Amino acid sequence: MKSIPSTSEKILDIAQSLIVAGGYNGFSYADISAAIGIRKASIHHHFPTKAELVAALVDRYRQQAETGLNSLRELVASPAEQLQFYLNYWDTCIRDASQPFCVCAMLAGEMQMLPEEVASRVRAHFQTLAAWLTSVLSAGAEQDLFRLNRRPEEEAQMLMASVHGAMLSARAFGDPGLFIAIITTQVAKLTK
Amino acid sequence: MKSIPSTSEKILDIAQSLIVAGGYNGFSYADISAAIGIRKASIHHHFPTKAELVAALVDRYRQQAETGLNSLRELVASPAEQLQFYLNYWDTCIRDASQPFCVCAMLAGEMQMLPEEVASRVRAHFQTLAAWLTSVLSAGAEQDLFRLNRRPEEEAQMLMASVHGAMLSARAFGDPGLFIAIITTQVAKLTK
DNA sequence: TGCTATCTACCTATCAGTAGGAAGGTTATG
DNA sequence: CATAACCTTCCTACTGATAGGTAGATAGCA
Repeated sequence: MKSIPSTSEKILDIAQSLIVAGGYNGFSYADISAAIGIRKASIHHHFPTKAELVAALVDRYRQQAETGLNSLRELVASPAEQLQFYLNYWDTCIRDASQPFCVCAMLAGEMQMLPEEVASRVRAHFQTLAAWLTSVLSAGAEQDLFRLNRRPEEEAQMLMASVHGAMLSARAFGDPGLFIAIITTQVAKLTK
Repeated sequence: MKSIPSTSEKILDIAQSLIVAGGYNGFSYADISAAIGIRKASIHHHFPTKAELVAALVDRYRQQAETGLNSLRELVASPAEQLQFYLNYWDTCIRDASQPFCVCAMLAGEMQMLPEEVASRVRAHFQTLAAWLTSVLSAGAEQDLFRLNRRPEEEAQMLMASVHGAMLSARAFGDPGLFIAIITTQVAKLTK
């Protein structure tokens, strides 16, 4: 079922884990080279510059995220469950350390010194995610599943901030369980 | 009143703004050198290694923060106002771009690749801040100013995550006003 | 034949860090 | 008080390592 990954995809996989660990300036072509056993120059064949590599990475990430969120809408009817699945996804990622941080949240912190082609894509991801959360929250409110104290857009912003902040806290304290602890508290206030 | 800053302090000032902009790997001795008009080697005189420089920076930051939070307790009696002053401080910093991000929150994101002497200090700051927020929240709850749905420690964790997450959002969207928008929504749920 | 992927070998710029010395101020000693 | 010794701060000049990136060749595949 799972096709063998191409070299380009392997490069992006490694780059993603390196960025999540140390940000844009926290990895080099040499790191990727060492990780997948290919020469530095060969990576430049696939991605001529570092900015292009990370831009491609964010594009892939955005597409995966969008696909995931949309399929969530089809697979799970209830907005409350959609939200829960989203949060469980991150909880699992953080717990098994497979992806303990959102790559776009990481890059957002470095926004001021990112190449423009990367920065614009990170901004776009935040827009997309905020829009998805907004639609889930307002659908849930209509079905009387959520109790919103503010406009859905505001609640969505707040929830998104909590999710990314909780990732930060979990990492700062070195405690994966802290993520869901924070988020559960947050969501409890939302749920009827 | 305000004494002229020593070279060491100027170095830390610049380093702090550079870290806030781009993280631990986002600045170099050459950057500091250019910014304050001193040779690279002279910076090594004050701070032999980069790790020591950043460790000293976090120490200074922690001390300033602790002093600020403690004096807040003396100057303002009400826990509700103490919390409001803390949040206003960050709102002002972000609005005038003087310090649009907490240096420890920035470093927390890079935790996995920080030198241990830096990482431990960042962890300590998070502990201190969480403890301060916990004490403010529980004092406020006793005085019937706050309505806490969870234990004070949990609410404090949640609030801290929201503050740092809101910083991230404000930066991602390039909208300084977003910080206080998110935080106000959050605090409204807390306040009676 | 041409295209794709990889290689070796190399480039220039920058990284953190060091060696050693010049200038000026402070302190200890006669 | 004079001066020698020392200390602090900054400098020029350098090091080895690594950064991102390039040139050009090779091998296999369509």
